[in-house]
Amino acid sequence: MIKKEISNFSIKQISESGQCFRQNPAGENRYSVIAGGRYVEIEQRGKETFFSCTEEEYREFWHTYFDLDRDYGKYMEIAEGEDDYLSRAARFGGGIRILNQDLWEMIVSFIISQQNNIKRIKRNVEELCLRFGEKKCSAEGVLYHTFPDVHALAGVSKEELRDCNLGYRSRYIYETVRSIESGEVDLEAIKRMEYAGAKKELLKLCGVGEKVADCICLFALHHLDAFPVDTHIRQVLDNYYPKGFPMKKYEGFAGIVQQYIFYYDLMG
DNA sequence: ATACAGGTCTTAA
DNA sequence: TTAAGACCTGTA
Repeated sequence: MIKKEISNFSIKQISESGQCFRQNPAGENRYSVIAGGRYVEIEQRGKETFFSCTEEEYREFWHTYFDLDRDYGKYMEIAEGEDDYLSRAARFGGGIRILNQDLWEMIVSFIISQQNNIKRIKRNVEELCLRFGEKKCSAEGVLYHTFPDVHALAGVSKEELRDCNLGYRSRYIYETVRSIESGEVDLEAIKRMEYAGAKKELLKLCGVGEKVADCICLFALHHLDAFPVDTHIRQVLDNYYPKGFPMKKYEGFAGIVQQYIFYYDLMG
């Protein structure tokens, strides 16, 4: 167990923002998070944040995963200095971070997310982990399953996938696994690409359209210019920015602004 | 009941 | 190139 003082960081807000489908409340201001084949519990009390891991694991993994090197204060300052709506949104979601999640996990998770609700998305993802992931035991003695890698899902039949209640998305995942296994789409190469190139490659995957590709670019590849437009964002843009959203003002961090708006619309 | 949930694919003009 | 329709399933 280690203790940190981190400003502009709220594990509760990150959990509720819906960018990661594998974390759950485990008590008051306490959350369990599974990522990168690891498990950690995080609790916040006042200005203090406690991580149930070693200093080494924090530095090696969770620090990057939660994007703790970045100064979100300066982004919030800009957002709050602009229009009224964005100012409120930034203040409301000031503890949000754009996570550095696993590319493959984000591809599958956001294919599942389409035309779906958070509750079922989480259940579907957990089902995949339970059936096809690797079983592990954390230092706290908690049993969990890792997210199955491409190879693990390559051995899964169409029928088995359909049994996970993914609906019509099971076909998308089946096809996507093949595209990657065959080498038609190269995930390691995508990691080295700029935003535009990475998005173009991701769009080759069955079940990945504009919105899902942007979510993957933002939450896995950390391309902060990605600005996923879903039904919520669409509605906010139409209601509050009828003359168009001033995207140019937020060059380099539009994705962070998107998350403030999304979270405010969802929870505010 | 029936519409809808962080869209995308397919088909037809 | 664009625009309807279809699509799984659970929940409100």
